[in-house]
Amino acid sequence: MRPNKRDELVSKALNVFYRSGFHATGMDTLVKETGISKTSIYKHFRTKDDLIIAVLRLRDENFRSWLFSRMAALSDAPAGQLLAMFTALGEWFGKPEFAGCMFIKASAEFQNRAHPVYQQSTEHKQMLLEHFTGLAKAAGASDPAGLARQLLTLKEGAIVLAAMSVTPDPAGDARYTARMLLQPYLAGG
Amino acid sequence: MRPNKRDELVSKALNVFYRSGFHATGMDTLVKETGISKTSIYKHFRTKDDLIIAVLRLRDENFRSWLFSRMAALSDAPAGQLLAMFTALGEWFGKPEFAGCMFIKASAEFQNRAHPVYQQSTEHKQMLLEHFTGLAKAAGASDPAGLARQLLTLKEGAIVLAAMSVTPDPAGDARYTARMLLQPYLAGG
DNA sequence: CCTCAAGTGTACCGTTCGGTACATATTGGC
DNA sequence: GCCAATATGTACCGAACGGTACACTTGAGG
Repeated sequence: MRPNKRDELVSKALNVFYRSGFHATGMDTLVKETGISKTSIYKHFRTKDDLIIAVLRLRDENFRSWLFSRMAALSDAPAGQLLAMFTALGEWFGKPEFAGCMFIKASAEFQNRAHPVYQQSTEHKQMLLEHFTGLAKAAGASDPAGLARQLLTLKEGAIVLAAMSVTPDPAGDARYTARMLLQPYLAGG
Repeated sequence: MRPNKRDELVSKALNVFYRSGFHATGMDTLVKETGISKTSIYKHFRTKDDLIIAVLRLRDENFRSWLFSRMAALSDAPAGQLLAMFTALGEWFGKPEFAGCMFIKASAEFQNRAHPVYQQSTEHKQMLLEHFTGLAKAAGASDPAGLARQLLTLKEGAIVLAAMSVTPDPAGDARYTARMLLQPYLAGG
């Protein structure tokens, strides 16, 4: 059995970074929290930044596949899926491990636009946008790209308010607005 | 003349933290960028965190007064002011020094809910929410608090997308959605 | 059984971290 | 002109930073 120490490291590092932040988490902390020796870490990744990039790549895969499959599970129709996104978000916000969007936080800590961490963060949002645009097109929206951008805006806003504990039900509020946008395309409102 | 070194420090430190982040900015960097000696800094603030808190307090005052006065300048009617917020945001996004919302970034770096930086960040959003609620009430909205929450969601989402360079005109997109929400309360569309 | 890749623990590197000590300017009010 | 208050530069503290060196252990495959 080769449990692939590298994947184990990335997956465990993800949790630590997600909970404690990137700059605030030192390599020694990472060693202690993951139980993997520093020697091994640096055998797999040249620098801390490289590890962070691998972490974000994993997060991107995990989050997108979770969100999209959850949306698909909640509705068959494209417009219904878009609305269901906010139901899925509400489920996420309710989980005890919820701590905001990892990519918003990553881009907040690495603001330099030339930095790969920043770039990967915006690419993640870009990919969400494309998926939403596809669904909006399938739903017969008159301006699919525009509708997708508006829904993405609602999603990001809801995540921020949830992470900052500003309002009690950010997903519900966003869903309410989303319903207004989607009403023309929802079958049997 | 007593130019109040403390205020000068806080105002200059604000710019450095805003551009480079909190954890990523060391005290030595702060000394170099502000031109104020470390001895003086620690005569005014016991710890780095205390300085950050003062910075956020200043930012809160500056941003709120800027946004509210800009909204008021753009429209007399309450509903018009709420819509004008997104015009004001667009102006902000266009400024070269724009680098996202300082409070979103602060709460991303200080995730511990007991930490004063986190608390102050949510309080800032809370105060925005109250202002919006007041305007929504004045506009005659049927659910002022709900409308305020939805508009705040749009605002935060737009800021995130602007800071991450995901879409070309986040303020315009958010404004479009906001108009739908506000339409019943806007005089003469 | 031996090999060899992969992982470990520990000690260490130079640098930077947040923060302090202290002796020296600078400066407005009396 | 003198006194405080407030600034400064510099040297320093112990701890933590990202990263490396090296000798050692583990374990599956030929």
